[in-house]
Amino acid sequence: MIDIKVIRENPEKFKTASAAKHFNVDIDKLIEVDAELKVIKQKLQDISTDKNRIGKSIPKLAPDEKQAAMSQLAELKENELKYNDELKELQPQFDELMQQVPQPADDDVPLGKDDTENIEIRKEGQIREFDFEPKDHLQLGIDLGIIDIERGVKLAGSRNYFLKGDGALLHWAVLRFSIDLMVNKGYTPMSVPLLMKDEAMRGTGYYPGAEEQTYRMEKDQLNLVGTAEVPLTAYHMGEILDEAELPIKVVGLSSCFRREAGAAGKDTYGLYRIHQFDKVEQVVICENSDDESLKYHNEILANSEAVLQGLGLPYRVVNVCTGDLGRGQAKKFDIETWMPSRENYCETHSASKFYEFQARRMNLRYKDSKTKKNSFCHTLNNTVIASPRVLIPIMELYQNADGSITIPEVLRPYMNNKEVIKKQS
RNA sequence: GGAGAGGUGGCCGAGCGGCUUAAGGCAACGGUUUGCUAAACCGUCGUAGGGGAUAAACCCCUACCCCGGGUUCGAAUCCCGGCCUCUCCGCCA
Repeated sequence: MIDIKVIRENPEKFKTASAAKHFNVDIDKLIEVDAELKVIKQKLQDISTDKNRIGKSIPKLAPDEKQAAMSQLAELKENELKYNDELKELQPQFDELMQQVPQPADDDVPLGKDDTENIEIRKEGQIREFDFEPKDHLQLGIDLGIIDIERGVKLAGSRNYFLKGDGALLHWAVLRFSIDLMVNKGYTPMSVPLLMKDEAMRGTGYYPGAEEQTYRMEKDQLNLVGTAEVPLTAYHMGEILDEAELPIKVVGLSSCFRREAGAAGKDTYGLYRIHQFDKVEQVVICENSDDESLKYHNEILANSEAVLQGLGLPYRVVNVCTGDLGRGQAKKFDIETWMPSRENYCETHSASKFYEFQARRMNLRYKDSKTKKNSFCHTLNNTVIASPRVLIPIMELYQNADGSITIPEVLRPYMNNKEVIKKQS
């Protein structure tokens, strides 16, 4: 959410910013409603002042004076009722419009309409040349008996899967390796709840907007998370933190659930786009400073690169363009990892910077020692690893001519020091 | 799931229709005293919105005693609904 005062000062900025991000918000209407609301609230406040004054004097009044006071009060109440009705109509309008106003993108974010116009910043690692006909991850997985999509679909519907034997172990190894790496960098590991209240969904900016992408437990009014970003970022929702606690750096592992509504027929092959996966996520909550945000944005990007470098995977970093940014994101780096079967770099990580957008929505503040005031925190997050999507490049790039897969060295300690995944007898 | 108790400021805790501008204590901060520390004493000590003054400090108004409704001239206090916590019992990975 954006500070209404900032919008009042420069509505034009928010019009162009919204247009650039392809969010359709009626800023003019917002300004108009805001102005009306301000008048109504002022009137209501004046009425309260009068009511309080008269109410307090009543016990001290003579009976005849009391009569006059009462009739005066009745009149005030009538007015109050009228303005209250107007307030009840306008306030929800205002709230809804405010929820919609996007965070303007940073100046160094490229203008663009969608992910095709993201700008590559740099490439890292060598793309492997095969001297044999490589298999794709699914073929490898089926032949090795470590991926079973058929039965996943049989039991859970499309975009579901089982990982078996070394496939399951590889999946967990990747997650554990990533967690350990982050813990070594000083991030606090967190195990998190996966069912979130609407409040947390709104606070992180997923609602309104992502309802269609979310599995919902209607009976309990809870939502299955699509990412641990929600519980990790909203952890201190509504709190006032000590400045000394900042920055808060956490890493959490969660299963992630996504309906993938509107993606019918897209990426249906293999383990790329699935309804349920596991992800290690990093979140930073820091003080209200653009410099700090910038610093940690770079830090969380570097953390994820360290994971990919540890795994020996080639990737590139992309500056996500305005049209592909989420509502709350001021800037976003995607990391795309090379996937041989897709003959392309494909998104595996997403590092987002929000400034105070999320913190304002969830009322997450800290006591600022300089201003002595409560300030909204800044929040950032990035994928550390998402599996099984990352198993695609791992399996495909580490495959051998005989159909076996060499296990990346850093994962071996998590797999009983096994070096190669061979067909299981 | 059944029965009961309760949610008050950073924390503890009183208040149970107007004397509350939420007592008192603890913690914190500033000061006085002091060889240092400690103690004592004095003062400050919530959040948000609006208005005023200003270089700043500040002043005035409104709302907030878990949340939302209601009763009343007037609600922390009474009534209804919700959420949460605790205790006991039952069940259970």
